[in-house]
Amino acid sequence: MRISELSEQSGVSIPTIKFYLREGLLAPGVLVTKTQSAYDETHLRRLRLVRALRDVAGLPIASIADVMAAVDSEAVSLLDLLGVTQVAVSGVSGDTSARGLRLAEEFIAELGWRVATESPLMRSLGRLLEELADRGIPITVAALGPWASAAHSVAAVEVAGITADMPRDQAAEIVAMGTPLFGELLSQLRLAAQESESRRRFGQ
Amino acid sequence: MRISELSEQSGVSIPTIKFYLREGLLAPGVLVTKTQSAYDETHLRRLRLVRALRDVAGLPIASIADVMAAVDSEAVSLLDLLGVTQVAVSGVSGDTSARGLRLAEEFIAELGWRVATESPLMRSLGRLLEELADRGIPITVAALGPWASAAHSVAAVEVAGITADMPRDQAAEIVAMGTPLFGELLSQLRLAAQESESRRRFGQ
DNA sequence: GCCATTGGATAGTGGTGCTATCTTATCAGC
DNA sequence: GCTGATAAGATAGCACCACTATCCAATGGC
Repeated sequence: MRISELSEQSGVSIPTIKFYLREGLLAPGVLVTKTQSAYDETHLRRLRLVRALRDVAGLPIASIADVMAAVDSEAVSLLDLLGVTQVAVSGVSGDTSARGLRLAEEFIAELGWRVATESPLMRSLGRLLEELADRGIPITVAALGPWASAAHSVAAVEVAGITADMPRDQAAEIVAMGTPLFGELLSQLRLAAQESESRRRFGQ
Repeated sequence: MRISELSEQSGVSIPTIKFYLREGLLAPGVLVTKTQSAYDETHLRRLRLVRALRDVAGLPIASIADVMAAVDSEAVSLLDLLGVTQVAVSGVSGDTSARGLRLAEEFIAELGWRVATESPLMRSLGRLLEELADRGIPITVAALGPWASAAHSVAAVEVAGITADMPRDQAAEIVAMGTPLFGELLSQLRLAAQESESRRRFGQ
């Protein structure tokens, strides 16, 4: 299919597709002649994935590019892909204080979870815990028990959805798409439950 | 205290404080003379809240302004404040198709939750469910059981933290701060649990 | 033969979150 | 009282991001 058709099918304008090609979010089509490339279903799928990550999860283009590169590289294990995706989602940047990092470690240890100390996740979790502590919000494992077990049961379901015998590219796409999109879903459900509970308590 | 002191204590630069004053995120100090205003602890607290909402939750300035206006207005009930805050967090915009809205309604009804049909939340949930459906992800209440019950238990804990007998401004600040910040926390915990589970399954 | 379309390159745009500068007024120390 | 630092208030500018527009040479398809 030509670029105009790809644009129609995906609902993404031609200039935007060209932009995504430049940014490496989308692989170039097969150059048939000097002025025409052929695109296929994979391009269409990729384009839809990119739009979902942008519109729904709100990821910046650069982060999407990182994730897409990891999805496309056979050399990247699923575990590493998950790491790349998590960095994109949590938007970790800057540095975390030693105090925050220690807080995060204690936390994860007390929960009995296995997360690498050097994982970027520990840094963003540390930063968050510290910020909450600074704002005078009591953060203890005991208080967060419901959060933690909720997060864990959700994660277990998600991970169970990926089996070792499925093709890598399929599993990769599920990880890249599921991590941000299910994150949004969980967050939305929490807000809905919040409103429902509030209405039950304070509502008219 | 003078603006320079407020800047030092909060770690926010003077030009940025002036910018926040212009945007209505921060109430003006008491004008002592034509070229000097007095700021107090409430300004410092507010400034820290604004920074937390921006740096940790990533809310845009305009959304923070909406939430702050609701916090400051005695005429806004806690339930309405929660609504305003949820709109800010979920970043609802644009329109949801009738199909998405119907999906969301069926969902909430099947869960036995009480959420107003016209709530902006239903629109953003609808948009999300539709996007996931379009991407070929099977979304049924049965499949989302763990998500929903996790979200519900978390929300119940949160709502329980607000009692009707606490001063309104205190409760308001907890709602405005807790909704986005605990959202981040839950999302981080999910990622950590995800990594922990993956490591258990696929890890070395 | 002719004109819409394409790939490829470069430049411009609109929104957001600050940041810099300028003016006028006042304060604090000498 | 004089002087240099500081303040309020207003306006302009800047950096980044995600596109969007324009241009060009080279086809493609009637």
